[in-house]
Amino acid sequence: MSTLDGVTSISRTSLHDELTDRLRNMIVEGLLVAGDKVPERELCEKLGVSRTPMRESLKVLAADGLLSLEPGRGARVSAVTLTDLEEVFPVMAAFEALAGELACDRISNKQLAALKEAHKQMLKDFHNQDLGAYFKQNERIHEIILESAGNQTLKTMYLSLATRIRRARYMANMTPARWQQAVDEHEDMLIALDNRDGRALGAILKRHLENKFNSLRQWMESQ
Amino acid sequence: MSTLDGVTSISRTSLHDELTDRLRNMIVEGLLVAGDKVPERELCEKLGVSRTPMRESLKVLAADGLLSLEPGRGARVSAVTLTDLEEVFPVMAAFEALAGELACDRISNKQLAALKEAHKQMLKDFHNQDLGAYFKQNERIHEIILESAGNQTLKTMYLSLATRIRRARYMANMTPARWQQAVDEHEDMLIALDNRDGRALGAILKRHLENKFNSLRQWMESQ
DNA sequence: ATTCTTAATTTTGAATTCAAAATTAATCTA
DNA sequence: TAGATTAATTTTGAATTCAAAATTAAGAAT
Repeated sequence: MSTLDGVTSISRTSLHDELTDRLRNMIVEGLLVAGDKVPERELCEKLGVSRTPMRESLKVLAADGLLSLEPGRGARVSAVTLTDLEEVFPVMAAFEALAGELACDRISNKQLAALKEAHKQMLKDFHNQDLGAYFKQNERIHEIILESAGNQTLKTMYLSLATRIRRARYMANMTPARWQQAVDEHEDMLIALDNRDGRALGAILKRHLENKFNSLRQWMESQ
Repeated sequence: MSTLDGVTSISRTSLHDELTDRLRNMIVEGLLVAGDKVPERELCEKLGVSRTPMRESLKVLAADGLLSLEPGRGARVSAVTLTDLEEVFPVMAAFEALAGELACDRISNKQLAALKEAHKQMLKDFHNQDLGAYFKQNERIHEIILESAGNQTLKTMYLSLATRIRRARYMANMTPARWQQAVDEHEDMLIALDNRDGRALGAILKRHLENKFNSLRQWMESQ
């Protein structure tokens, strides 16, 4: 291994990237409310930038599906409808399945250890019925799997979709039964990973997401 | 059915969208060469727009992976490397598989008829050894399947990836053996569709793409 | 002649400006 | 006073402008 391995290029800040990230977060966190018009001038003032970079960012976020541009009348925060979720979840499930298959081939010992650690912690959070902490570990687990798949394209596209529906994903309260089921599914994941059974892991992840979606759908329809 | 069905909203032109499409086409068609810097000022003059909308488009295309932005030194057309293909193809294959599964559930008689027609035409092109015409029908078939899946999210993401690798996809000459194999695979697709066997169609489409990639990889490595 | 330094030029990123379109407010009419 | 009409204001889309950074060209030194 060369002594220069791990030397990454000097990261140059780019106002536009920074701005796009900030706006994306504002949408995900609900600071910009779905359905509302984007208050362009106000945002510019608040964030201390001019309209030029702001509008560049808006165009990018619109291409990503987070905003919709209405010619002549600005940008609007996309609402996440049940129909959207019905579209997005099958694609997410396909991503998860692929990530699982690839991860089984490629996961490093270090990554597997981290996964088991996160899993253990998640079980603890479950037993304490600490939903917030549980969610955090849960996200971490899926993140490690995605990372272990070692496919940047997959990762980017997955995260783009995940961002789009994140607002809805954590809206719903889980029923105790669903929560137990989710934990069981996570147990199965670890077994499949230990066996390096990509097919099985892919299937479990796909089913896991389908179940999550059904629980979410029930909740949304009851609203 | 209401008499107003099929009335689509008045499409308002947006310079930015039009421009983004134009640039995307220029990249796909090779008018903007991979690895080259994007001649911003020159493009503005040629296309008769100012730098503001041009730069908005460049940001969008960069977010889409067609360009890379180098802070302080403009945009560069992304090159399609073998490594890129190795990343992109598994994701494409997952998309194809999903499209196949969904299409089996949802394809309309009209769409199935169009598919069979395109298939028939493609066989004719194969027997005439007309590669150009064959490619066209081939693309049309995959387009119909994607459309029949009835999932806009899937369609958008698939097309985005397809665009990114299109430049490479049609670079390689097919061997006669590979061509015959591809035609056989297409026969299997139609059978699976007729049986409405989504699982089978998904698997065939996935394998189809994997084979295509292997043939492409061989060709690229020989260059 | 090749490399280093410095100056001129070009390109880039981002603010500002400007005209057109959309929205809101004000006025008028029935 | 409700609704239509017009005027004022704001917002939008896009060109222009401007300062900073990067590139190129020119000149000096070894």
